[in-house]
Amino acid sequence: MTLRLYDTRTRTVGELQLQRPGHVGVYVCGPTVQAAPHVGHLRSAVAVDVLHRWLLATGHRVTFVRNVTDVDDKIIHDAGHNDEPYWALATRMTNAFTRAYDALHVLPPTVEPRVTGHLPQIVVLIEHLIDNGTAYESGGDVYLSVKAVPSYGEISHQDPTKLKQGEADDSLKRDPLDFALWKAAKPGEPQWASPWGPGRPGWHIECSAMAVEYLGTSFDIHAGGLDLVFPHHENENAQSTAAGHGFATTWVHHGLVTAEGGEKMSKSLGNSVLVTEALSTVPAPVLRYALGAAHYRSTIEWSDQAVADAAAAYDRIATFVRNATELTVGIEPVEQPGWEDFAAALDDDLGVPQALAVVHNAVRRGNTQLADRELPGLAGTLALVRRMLGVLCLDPISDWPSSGSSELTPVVDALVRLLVETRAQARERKDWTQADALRDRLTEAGIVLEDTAEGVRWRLT
RNA sequence: GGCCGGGUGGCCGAGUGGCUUAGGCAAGGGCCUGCAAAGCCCUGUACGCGGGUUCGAUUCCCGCCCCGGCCUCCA
Repeated sequence: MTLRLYDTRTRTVGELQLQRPGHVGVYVCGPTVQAAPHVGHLRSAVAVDVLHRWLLATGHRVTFVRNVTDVDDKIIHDAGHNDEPYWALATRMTNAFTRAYDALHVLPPTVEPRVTGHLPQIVVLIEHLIDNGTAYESGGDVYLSVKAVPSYGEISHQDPTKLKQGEADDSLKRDPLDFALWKAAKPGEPQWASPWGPGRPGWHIECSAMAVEYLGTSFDIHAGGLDLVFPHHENENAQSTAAGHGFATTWVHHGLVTAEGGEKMSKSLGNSVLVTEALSTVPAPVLRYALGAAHYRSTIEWSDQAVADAAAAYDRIATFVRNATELTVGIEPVEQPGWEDFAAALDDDLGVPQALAVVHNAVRRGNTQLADRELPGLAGTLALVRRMLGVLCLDPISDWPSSGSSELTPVVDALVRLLVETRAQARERKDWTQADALRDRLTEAGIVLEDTAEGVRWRLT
């Protein structure tokens, strides 16, 4: 079984075709580092992280490129507003994004190229496009001639003749559809030398240049948000095609996060939930679950209810893993079925919802084995569940080891144990009033007790 | 105006021309428990509306309504 993915260009799910067997080149459009990341940005990161991890889990070597757009109109504008150099704002926000990715344990990319570090590659690509007649210089700007690219529209399925011509009529363009590869410098703005005079790159050209730099002229997967399909990816594809590059074989786009009410979350709409805000109330693994449990192409509506649902589901899994781990130390596991179903679900266009259904079914089986003290089978189920969770980065032990009681200091642990022992003595003499009073006090303090055949287990709520 | 996605049981969320109509949460019943907690079992008979195709449609086709995305920066 091999991975099948939905390709935006063909609008079909098909087997992933690789340039080099066993090796996958992935380019993901990363953020424009203009403002602090919101949960929509993290959804993007989590969606492609699952792709990344599944490719690794199925034995591929992955070159994973996620760029940072660190110079553009908005960054320049906002930085100017704060009387701050654009590169200072870009660096601050790049760091904020990195912290957000790290908080959810998103695997780092193989390389994280920045626009400002790739001006030579960008200039060379533009020169090539001018030389072959598909781009032209005009008043210090350089534009791609969209008419020179017959396949224009193949990614977004837009008919160029029917596009609204939104951008203000730019007399420097030969055709309203043409878009800038290079923008002539304006006073006070960052600028780099070029054959066409000082200026800076247009938005789309950076990705074409950097993808080719690290992945070659033809590579396997180009990913990004649904909102990038047009014009960004259409234009990227057009430039690269014009340059004679094969560029991406498969175009993968993930869905967006909306605010409550269904409207897309974005900075410009002012309805963003920042990652730092979310993490102040939501445990990181729960956030990861909330953003990763839906299919990557579906819309996620962000709400307290969505978070609560994710917390309940994750806690159910985490509780099982914790309980099963306690009982199976040193037990030789008997392998349990389920991995094939899980793998089949992920191979089918990263069907995480179905994969999670397999996980939950395994958890239910494991809970039965746990109740029956069928320990070798339980150990096998635990191993299976943790293996599956590992792919999704949701294993409470190896991915999120700090959650649970282990983070408590030994002092607190000892105090709780003392109370638990006192209660146990009360229970032995059947002093239920005393025993329940102690349990109630602990519950009030945020500690839940569970009486099991093996003794008392406690955890934080 | 053009292109696209979606409307599934109380909520979230998969999926499918009939077959066993995922999974989670919530609800009701049962089991376990001194009582709880955790857990297990059972129950609910859903697919926006109107047509059509079909032996049979939630699933295919047509029309309509509603929600959302893109067409301008955006993950």
